[in-house]
Amino acid sequence: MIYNYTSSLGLMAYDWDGQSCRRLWLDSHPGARPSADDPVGCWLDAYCDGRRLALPPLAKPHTAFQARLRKALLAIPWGETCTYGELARQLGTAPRAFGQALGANPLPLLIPCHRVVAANGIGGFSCGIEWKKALLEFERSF
DNA sequence: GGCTTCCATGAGT
DNA sequence: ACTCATGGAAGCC
Repeated sequence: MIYNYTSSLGLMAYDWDGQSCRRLWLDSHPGARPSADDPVGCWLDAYCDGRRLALPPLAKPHTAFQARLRKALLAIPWGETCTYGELARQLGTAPRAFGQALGANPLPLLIPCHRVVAANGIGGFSCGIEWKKALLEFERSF
């Protein structure tokens, strides 16, 4: 089931099936129902408050690589950033492949793909570069 | 030094 | 087969 979530940071939507969060979008989802009192909504409440809360259950990654990718991203602390190259080396992969895998992340924000920047510059963001800038600035303000 | 190609590289589609 | 949310090196002012 897909829910819309309105936050101080902007409109979001997520797919919560009652067991785990399968996807999260950084924009509103047409026709979705308003956010319920589920673990994802609670986590988003906390995040927008600057509070770190344990993650809600997330859908399993499809591949082993995505599992390692997720683990590496979750290791980046609030407000900190890493570069594509650093993490790619850490996972034994190529920077470009790493970047593309990030773009395919179905759970932005929950899995903090916005904390990865290019060696020179900010890099890209599939949900819109404005989101990435806003999120980084938001996290740094705490 | 700063700017512009150029290409190795690997995961996803 | 082709597409990338890169990085680093090489060439040129």
